[in-house]
Amino acid sequence: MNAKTNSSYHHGNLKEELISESLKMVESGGIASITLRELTNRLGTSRTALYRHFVSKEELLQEVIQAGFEKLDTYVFSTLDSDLDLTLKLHDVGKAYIDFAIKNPNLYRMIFGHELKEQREENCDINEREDAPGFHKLVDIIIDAQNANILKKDDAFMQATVMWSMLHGLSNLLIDGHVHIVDNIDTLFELSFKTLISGIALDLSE
Amino acid sequence: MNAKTNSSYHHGNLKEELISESLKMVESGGIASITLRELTNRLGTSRTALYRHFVSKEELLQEVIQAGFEKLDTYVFSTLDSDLDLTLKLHDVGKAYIDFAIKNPNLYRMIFGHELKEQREENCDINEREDAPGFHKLVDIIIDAQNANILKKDDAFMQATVMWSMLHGLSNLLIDGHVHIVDNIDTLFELSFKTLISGIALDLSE
DNA sequence: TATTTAAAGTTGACAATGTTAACATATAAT
DNA sequence: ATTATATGTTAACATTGTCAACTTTAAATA
Repeated sequence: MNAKTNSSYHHGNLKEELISESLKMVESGGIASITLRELTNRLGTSRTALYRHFVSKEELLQEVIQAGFEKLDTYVFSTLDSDLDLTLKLHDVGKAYIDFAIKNPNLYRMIFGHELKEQREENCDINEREDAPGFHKLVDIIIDAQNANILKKDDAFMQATVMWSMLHGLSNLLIDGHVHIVDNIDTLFELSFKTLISGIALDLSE
Repeated sequence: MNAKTNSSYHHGNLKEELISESLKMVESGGIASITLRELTNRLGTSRTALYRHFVSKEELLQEVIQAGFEKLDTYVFSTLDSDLDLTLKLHDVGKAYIDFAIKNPNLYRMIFGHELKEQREENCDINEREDAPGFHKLVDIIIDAQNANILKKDDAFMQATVMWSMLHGLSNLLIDGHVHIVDNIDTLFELSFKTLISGIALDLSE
């Protein structure tokens, strides 16, 4: 606010405000609601002001997506109780992940969306989420659980991917309305997690 | 072809050709590549000809999505060997599902996409995929497996949803490039399926 | 069969969107 | 103090989906 009133021409920190305002717009109206006119109107600049900070709308959205991933990672891991049993840790990570998706469906859809195909072709390395800090935290928990003889000593990387698949799939099905057990989301998650840990097969102590 | 050459003005079966041509366009270039100009150019009509068959582009895409779902269901279940062991049946269903997503990433993204928000608000019943025939076939296999003492006698509907979550999540992660174990897709699926069936926990015969 | 009616297709225009080029202004550097 | 650079503005453009008015063919009715 002060930056705006001080100098009416130069905005001050337009780049960051473009990102944060875009974040607000996605969360409330979805990615399609981010139009350059509306976005710059909200910040009191002209429609093309953002081209001094981003090469295109695409690049802006890219940074919004990165900010969104950071919000997800923070939400999932920052509130994690470090004294917990390792199985409970995995449980709470999963629960927080689903919670985030349900609370921020539009943002979740955007960060995992595919509208960034072109840029993905170029920066082919940076886009694999496996390199994300959040994913590695999950892998670490799984390794700990393996060492504590809680989980099978398989490839921890793959086990983490399996868990992530489950969380990602459940999140998408829920926020896109393909599953209408809305009042039973908790039950559905608990069964999913239980399945992840112990499977759905009869326990024949093989 | 004959319909076109016979009467140059009236197209004949424009509606169905619009849908099938749109299907081709999604598969090759993604949903964003379906532009009314390009679509109608391919069929040799004017840009607005489709408004005699669909109320909007949105409605056309809706029907394309429905056709896409039918393709998915057919692919997953039509080649299923009915003599198979029930666990193998589940395995093959899952494998076919992933295969379809990998072979038709753009189509898969479209049918599970969210660009149909407005219409979904109205036809709130029809859009839950749980009502789809494919999902019910999966539930039936699971019920059979329960009766054969292969699976735990939990809620079959939920078990099917858990399996679907895993498949959907894995499909999305793979086709969106979040997992770069491209040469190990089979291994990843096998571990996922094994996890679904027997979990990742140590077998302590609890 | 002749005439009317409805269905299907076309044309031209419109508003909204992202983008660019040319210009304007403020800040930083010399 | 002057120059150079960063930042912001304005006007225009092509592309998109959509609509209104018109044309042409097929169907219905007399």
